[in-house]
Amino acid sequence: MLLTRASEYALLSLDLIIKSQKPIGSEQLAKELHIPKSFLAKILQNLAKSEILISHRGAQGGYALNKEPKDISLYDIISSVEGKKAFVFDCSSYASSCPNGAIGTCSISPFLAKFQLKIDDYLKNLTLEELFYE
Amino acid sequence: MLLTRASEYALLSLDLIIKSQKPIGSEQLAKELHIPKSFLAKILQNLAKSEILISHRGAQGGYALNKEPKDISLYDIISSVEGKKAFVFDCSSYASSCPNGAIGTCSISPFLAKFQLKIDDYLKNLTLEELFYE
DNA sequence: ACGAAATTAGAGTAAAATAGTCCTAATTAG
DNA sequence: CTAATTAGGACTATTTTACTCTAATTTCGT
Repeated sequence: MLLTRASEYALLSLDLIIKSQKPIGSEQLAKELHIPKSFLAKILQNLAKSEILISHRGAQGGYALNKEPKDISLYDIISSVEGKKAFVFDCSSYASSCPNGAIGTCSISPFLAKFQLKIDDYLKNLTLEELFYE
Repeated sequence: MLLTRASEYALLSLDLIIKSQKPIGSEQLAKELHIPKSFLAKILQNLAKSEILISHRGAQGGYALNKEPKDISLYDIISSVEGKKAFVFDCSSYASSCPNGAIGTCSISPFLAKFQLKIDDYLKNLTLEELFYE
């Protein structure tokens, strides 16, 4: 699978955050979405670190959007919560056992690169605005 | 990651099989490609079951293509060796813990479906011929 | 200033998927 | 017959995913 539950939970949360006027806390989001709250908290932290969300600590705190939906791409969200971009196949993570010895030089490298580019393009050009208002 | 090593190994093997005139055994393929032979054997078995390869048992046996490269899509190969198609996000595998209760009905379902379709189309329209002779 | 409500940070754990191994049986060319 | 080769199934190790828990820090409201 290209995406994990972190991306699923992130997108579901962003949908609610967009529609809310004031910041929403991780606990409330977890409750409304039926998502484990400790896990969701981690995900929201990452989105805040990536400046997709802005966090407000303390009483009446919570998370709100830090940019307009049209300025947040799916690529940014996924990269943020997955900790890396969504790879078709991450040769570099197998560098030590690459059958070909050197990554990026085998017979399937061109295919992988083209395919990856297609996916990156798609995700970079798809914004939160289009996702939920279309 | 969308693909696993099974797909990597399958494609690397198919490249060699295409270029060979006679059947090649799993052991020879494993040796030439520097791939674990027991694991590769399993992968080739799947490709044979899917009628992408044809297997010849016994001495001088091995695997050969069962169709022309232009009639074998990447979609078929990947589905065969991964045991299922390459999913963006497989909601059905999380059916019991879908936050929304019913799969395919949440706010991100349309996105997932569109994205999946894009990937399926790409892989269905890409053949082995294009992969290695272009 | 205090206390409750929140996020932040980091370590730790459980379950699942991936990436293999190994052994035995069945088949077939020579 | 026999050596070479695929087929099948059970098994194991490693890695990734999907979480949890605890403690620290910040900040609103009174």
